[in-house]
Amino acid sequence: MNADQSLLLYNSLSGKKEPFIPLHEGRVGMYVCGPTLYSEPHMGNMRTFINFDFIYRCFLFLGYSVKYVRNITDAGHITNSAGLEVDSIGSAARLEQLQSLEIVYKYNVKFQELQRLYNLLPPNIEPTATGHIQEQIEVIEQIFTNGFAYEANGSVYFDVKAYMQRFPYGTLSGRKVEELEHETRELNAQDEKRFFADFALWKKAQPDDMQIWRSPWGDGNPGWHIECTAMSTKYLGKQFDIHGGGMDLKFPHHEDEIAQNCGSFGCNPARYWMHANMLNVNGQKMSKSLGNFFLPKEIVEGSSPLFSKPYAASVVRFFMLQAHYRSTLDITEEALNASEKGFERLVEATGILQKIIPSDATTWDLEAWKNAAVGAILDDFNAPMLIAQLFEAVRIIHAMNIGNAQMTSEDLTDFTAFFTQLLHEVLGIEFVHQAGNERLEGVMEVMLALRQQARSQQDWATSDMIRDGLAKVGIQIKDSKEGTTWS
RNA sequence: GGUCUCGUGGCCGAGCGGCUAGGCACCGGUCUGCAAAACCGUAUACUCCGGUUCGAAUCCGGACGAGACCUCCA
Repeated sequence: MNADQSLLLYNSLSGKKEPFIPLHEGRVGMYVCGPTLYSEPHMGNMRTFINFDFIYRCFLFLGYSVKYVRNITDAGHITNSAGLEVDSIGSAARLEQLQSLEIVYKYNVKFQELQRLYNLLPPNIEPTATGHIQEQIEVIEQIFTNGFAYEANGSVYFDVKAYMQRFPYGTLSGRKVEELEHETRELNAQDEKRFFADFALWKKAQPDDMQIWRSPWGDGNPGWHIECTAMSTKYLGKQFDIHGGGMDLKFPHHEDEIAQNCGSFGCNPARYWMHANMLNVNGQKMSKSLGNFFLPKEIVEGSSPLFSKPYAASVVRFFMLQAHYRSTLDITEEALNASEKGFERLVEATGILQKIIPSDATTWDLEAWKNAAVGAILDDFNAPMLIAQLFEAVRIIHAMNIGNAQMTSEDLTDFTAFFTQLLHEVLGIEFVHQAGNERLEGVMEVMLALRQQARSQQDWATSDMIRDGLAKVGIQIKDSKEGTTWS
């Protein structure tokens, strides 16, 4: 890798690509907002996790020692559309007739399955909100001590007005409090907040809450944003390198996290904030409330009404990485099919690569290609550009295969290792080999033998009947010089 | 309504001052009994109108269109 190439990443705080300078040389501390376990994550959620998984893999590839923390929200005080605090996990539990612990456990298991399905590397730590109630209480106490919180009727709120005397509020999302006030609905009469922009740090227990914890302010639940502050501090420190999450968390979640961190420890928790863009369906953000979502499992099983057939998880992952993490991505069957075809070419080329015979000279600029690939990674984790380089490699593999290009044994080994590393380790693309069905294999062997016999006798009627008949049930015959295969 | 982002060829999607992104589809070729598959190759583009510049998809201004956030959301 070139020493003069440095990693650039887009920092949401500045709105610019900046050189990445870690707090501690060679190390990266990264915190990413994970799932809320009140339902199964949908494909849009998965896109964000896939993108940050790719970023994590890039850091590892570049030789950084990474501490990757992704939280699991299993305690649920968030605000619903009516502006009232609602225990969303409790609501889901009632809906499914399960206790909250059961529901959290159930979706946690599902989420772990999805991680394996989509080949997400496990983070170093996956802390849960319920496992860190004490830490959250301690952060709230610190905010209290610093004068940025107040208690009202058993709940605790962050005092944005007091905070704004010492720190700017709204720097990440570019919002001005005066403007926000204009746009926000009136404080309603029962509201305990002193100021519209104040947000809950601790919420007094409601009669129907299923999860309740003790605190100095009475029984209740932690506020939505406080778990990230408490857990990121515990595992990465008061300030660390990167904080990531979906674009839609920018405001208010991440903005309030910054306020909490400044309010308790006097600094922004992260030096670089990274936001992954949304997955769109028909040009619109995939979301629960719009109902235009499907589950990561449905697309693999082919049970989503949006698609006429199943797609392998590795194909879906590949499709997602063909778009940059900061762009919205529209998922359609046509686009997915295009990716699937390209994916198959990549798989084929990998197979051919194993059979290439080295020459005594190399007719290709291997170093330039490697630099271009690394350059794509260094330029704000540009996965689509990296994939384009992979296809450039595919072109060379075929050229070598038909004798139009050569590589020495040494270069071929180097090339193969690098190509494989980019594909499997960096992009995280695995080729799933369909579990063979022995009986079908046997039948196909007979069919192909029959067809071959007919062909050798120039009995085209019979050979075409076999070929076309199989095509009707979705089996494609592929003739080549090496013989006939099917899929 | 406010803030912000974006409009690239048939589709998806990079690039973001001069150099073919890439994938899929299309078309031509090689191969084939004919096909398919595979491989090789050609073509097609930057929403519109102004401006800056020797030069703009790329910078600036405006129009139109789309989306996100402002309320739970990855």
